Amino acid sequence: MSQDAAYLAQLQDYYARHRVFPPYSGIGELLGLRSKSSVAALVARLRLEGYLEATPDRRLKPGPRFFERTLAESVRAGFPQAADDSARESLTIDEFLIEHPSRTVLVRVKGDSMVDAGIHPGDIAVVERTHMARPGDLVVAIVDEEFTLKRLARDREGFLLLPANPAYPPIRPKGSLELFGVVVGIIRKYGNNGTGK
Amino acid sequence: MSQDAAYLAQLQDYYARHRVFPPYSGIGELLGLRSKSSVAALVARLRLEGYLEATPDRRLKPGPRFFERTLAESVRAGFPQAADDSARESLTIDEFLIEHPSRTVLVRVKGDSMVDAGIHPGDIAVVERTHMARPGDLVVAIVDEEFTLKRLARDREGFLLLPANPAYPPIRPKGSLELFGVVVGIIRKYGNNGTGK
DNA sequence: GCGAGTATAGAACGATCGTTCGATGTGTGC
DNA sequence: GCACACATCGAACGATCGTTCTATACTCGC
Repeated sequence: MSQDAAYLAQLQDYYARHRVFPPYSGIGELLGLRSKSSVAALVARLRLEGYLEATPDRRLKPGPRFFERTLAESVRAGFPQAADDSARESLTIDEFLIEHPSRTVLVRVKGDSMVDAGIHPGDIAVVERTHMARPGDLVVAIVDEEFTLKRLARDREGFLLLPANPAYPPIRPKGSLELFGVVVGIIRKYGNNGTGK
Repeated sequence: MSQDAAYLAQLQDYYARHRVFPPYSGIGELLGLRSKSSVAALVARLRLEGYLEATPDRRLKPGPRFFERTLAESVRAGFPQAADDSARESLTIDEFLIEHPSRTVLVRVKGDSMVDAGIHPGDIAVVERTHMARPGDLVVAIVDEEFTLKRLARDREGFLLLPANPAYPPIRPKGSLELFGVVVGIIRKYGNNGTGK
């Protein structure tokens, strides 16, 4: 039933708030279902679609699709996500940003040396560890035992690191350039309550 | 006991894997405690320290400190997450950015009117639908049947929308301002293979 | 070596879990 | 209007939950 979508949304909200699922009876209360068997039927449906899973202890856990979001292009009129089922352009932000989880690290950005590239202090860089990068890539390098996020460039003298802020000079590594990884994404969270920026 | 730290780590790993807690008996198995009362004692200790909490149904849920991130700060030497076991990435990016899943929409940013705020075309805005916003917030408003991302401001004449790019003029809504939501986060993906930018 | 304090084991308890069944209600198509 | 499908209800079931209690091992300081 299409009602299921609304039920799922409530479950997702509950999970976002508590990071845990309520028991069937609790789900019933939450959703306005007075019988646990109704909940069981709902759960079975959501399970088939991959939103929920069960632990060996018969408890509920989020399924692969539980965290999916639909990406809305800025449409002309009407609201985003208008097409409920047409374009299934939905996936998890993690899946979207992180291709190789085991090699990926999150690093908080310090300093404003990359503001012109749209990277502000406090942002979180999604860094994939590697020793290969091409000129033009945003990289995290190790300079003077410090991590630094810069754009990799190359001239006739060799590699160098370019800030994206005229107030900072380019860095030309003495000796070899020690690369930590390449930046594959950026995350920024705006504090609703004055947390972040 | 100092053993607790190791127990907590195992619990965090389990939670990261399943996004849910096992029952007491399962915790016992996981940790090598043969008695549920041992688990109960451990849980009580971890609860006092704020790592765990209990739902009204007497189930476990993560406490405020459970997700304390060792989000690799730019350290002096060595690598981030150097300590193999100290680095727990137990919170997903989705959970980090999205507080109210049912009210949250992803919208791709078009145009460069917000570049000075570090928001580039192609970035994805995490938008929480609401009709309330405060001056200073980044908002998605509906102007001329188009979505537009601007900073909300207010002067003696009323609300207006400020771009973050000198090439664009401020927008003063005729009549009332139609708000779609507030921007709670930004995601950017750098295409390794020429996907994005 | 011995007592104090703590961590664990083990068993018993009522409460609550998720499952299952048949009955009731609601909607759609013929 | 009637039959069919489906969602929900309400009650019963055994299984498992978390709590609690007492008894046993361990670790110190002296």
